[in-house]
Amino acid sequence: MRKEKSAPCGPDDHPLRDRRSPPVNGQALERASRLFRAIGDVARLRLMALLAQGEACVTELAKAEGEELSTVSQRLRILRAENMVVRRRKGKHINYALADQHVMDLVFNALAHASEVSPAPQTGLNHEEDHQHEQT
Amino acid sequence: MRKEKSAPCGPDDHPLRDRRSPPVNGQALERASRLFRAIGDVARLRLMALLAQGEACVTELAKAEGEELSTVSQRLRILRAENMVVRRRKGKHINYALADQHVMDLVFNALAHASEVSPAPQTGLNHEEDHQHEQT
DNA sequence: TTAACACTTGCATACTTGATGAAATGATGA
DNA sequence: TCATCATTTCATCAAGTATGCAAGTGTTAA
Repeated sequence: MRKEKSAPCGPDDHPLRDRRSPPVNGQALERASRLFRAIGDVARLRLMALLAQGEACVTELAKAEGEELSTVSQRLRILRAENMVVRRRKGKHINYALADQHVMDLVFNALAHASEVSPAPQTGLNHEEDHQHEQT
Repeated sequence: MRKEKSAPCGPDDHPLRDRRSPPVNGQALERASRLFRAIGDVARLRLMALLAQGEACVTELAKAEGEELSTVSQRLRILRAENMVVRRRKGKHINYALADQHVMDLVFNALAHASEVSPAPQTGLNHEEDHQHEQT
């Protein structure tokens, strides 16, 4: 890494604005990315969506998903590692639920957003430099 | 996959609530997870955070990150594939910027959230009340 | 047109993740 | 206590992802 290639781009060459801001709290970035990665898997996100409808035990979730128990357990473990879900024993069962309202909002928001956003997954990425000139 | 292991858990055994809700629009889930995965990488999220401070060209970003141009380019490509950033040619340069306010909010929210959330995995999750008796 | 610059893409390599079955652990009830 | 059920952990393999280098594309300026 690192590459001092004495870039010929002069200091006035491009719209350099304030690139002096610090690394935006690397710690927070790290955590945020971990969190996103946790729900960056459709199976895990679906699990979250399921839990958003109410808590449930692993067996239920596995059945609902049509997956192996261990598979679901692993997914829950990952979500739990990021504090996305909490578990609580209920007799023989262990019920899982979204950690808090904050997380719940995140899930709903994500789904809402995903439903809205222009449906161009890998198709039309052609809308390059067309719109927006309202750069503040 | 699939495992009909005739689970001995009777229908009254656990707090089965309304597990009849549909897969919550699988399409949206799919898209949302892709989106999250895109920013579920600290390097890419940092790039987003950088862009949140103002648009910049690849060279600038690469320099700011101390990374290879191609590496940054690839990351941007991934972000662009999910419509997280947009690019627009500016003479010799190609400036990148966050796609829209929506995305910007997402980034700030994530950072805010990540900064707040207690680092302790099972610390303040004591809200283990028993708010579950709403079987429809 | 050509030279130089800015960026992108293809490829090989190295690393990370995810699913799965089997074995281990924890709880409950007989 | 033991048997049984619910869930987790472990080892492993397959599949996916990231990165750097080098070659390729597109722009500007002379």
